[in-house]
Amino acid sequence: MSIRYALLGFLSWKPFAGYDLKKLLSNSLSFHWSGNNNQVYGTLIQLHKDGAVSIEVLQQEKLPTRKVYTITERGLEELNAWLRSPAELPLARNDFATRLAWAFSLPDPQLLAILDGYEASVEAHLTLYRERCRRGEPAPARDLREAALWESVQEHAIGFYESEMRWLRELRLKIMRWDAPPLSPKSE
Amino acid sequence: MSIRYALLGFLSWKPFAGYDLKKLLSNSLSFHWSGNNNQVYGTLIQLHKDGAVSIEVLQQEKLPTRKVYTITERGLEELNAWLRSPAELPLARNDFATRLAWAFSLPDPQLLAILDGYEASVEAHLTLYRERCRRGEPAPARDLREAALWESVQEHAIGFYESEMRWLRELRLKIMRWDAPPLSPKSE
DNA sequence: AGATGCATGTAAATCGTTACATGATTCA
DNA sequence: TGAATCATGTAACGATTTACATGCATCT
Repeated sequence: MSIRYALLGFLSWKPFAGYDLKKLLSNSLSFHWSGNNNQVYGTLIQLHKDGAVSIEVLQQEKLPTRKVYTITERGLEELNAWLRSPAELPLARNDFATRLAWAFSLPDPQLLAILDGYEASVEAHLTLYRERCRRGEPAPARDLREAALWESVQEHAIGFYESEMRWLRELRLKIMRWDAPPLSPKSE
Repeated sequence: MSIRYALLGFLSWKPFAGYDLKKLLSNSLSFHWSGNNNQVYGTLIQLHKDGAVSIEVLQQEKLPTRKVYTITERGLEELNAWLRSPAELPLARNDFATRLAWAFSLPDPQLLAILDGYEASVEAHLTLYRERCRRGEPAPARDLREAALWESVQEHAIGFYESEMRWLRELRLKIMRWDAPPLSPKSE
């Protein structure tokens, strides 16, 4: 998809500086891009070269200069063209699932241990995001429809991690089911 | 995660040629990597340089030469070290959801149209994969446990796309709910 | 004194995809 | 004859991440 459209999207909401956009992207679950400067600043320069955004330089006292980017007609057209083009299928590729596939030689206790670790990190992530949703993330709500669309986008991200958690819980039960039986005779 | 471990994984099952691995990766939902030669062949060369695999060249009559790769002790150790390292969190980033977030200026009929297109492609993908599961994909089953683990991996991929479908259906209802009311008084 | 935030950028590396290139065989 | 399968590889590009670099202000 490329970060280009995520940036154009935010700029179609209102003007931002690169620094703002970087934070928006690295704090968002739904549009998460690593807190990298390279891509954000680089793509903004590219967008400007393509006439999709205009730049306004703001001198600030006691703070560094800000370059505020505003989307142009060309930029809006590009965003719109992208919206109407067919969406890419997401990939189910998943690091943990891949590990699981090759866990043949990993004894159950170790398998459960890495499951614990992974489950905890997904759970933490989910909690953090739910908290952030509750407090209200910076999100456009120019009308009720847009607010509803954003709500759906948030639900998508939450649903994604919830689905991961459900699968992990089933997996744990499965492993414990084949682990438990031999232990029942013991008492002490 | 990199394709390196996916390749090491398959080779820990049994020896394969690059061509086989390429097909396995491009046909798999769970480990899907695009049918690209560059990465597979390149990574195999890398693995060989690192002593993680050994090569056996098979001359065939009437068919091109095959280079069959076998995993070494070093390779098995590397795979095992990776298995015990913490798993990466998957990203919820989703092309369609990103489009939705910026669909402010897209009228509902067009929004429903792109939803249709996307839903159809997810559905098609899911059907195709279910079919492939039913027929039985090439998968290791050295014991019952490994077969069960692979089943879970398959369920993960299917669950991923099913979760996407559920979300899309809810989204459609949501859009139709705010679309429908104004139409009720009309009667031709 | 040292960490964190504001604000910009660059360098280097890795990861991934599409497309190109070759050449024999087999199937329609 | 033309397409598909087998089998290897390379070139070029694009996407993404990590880390480096600067400099002032504020908070602990």
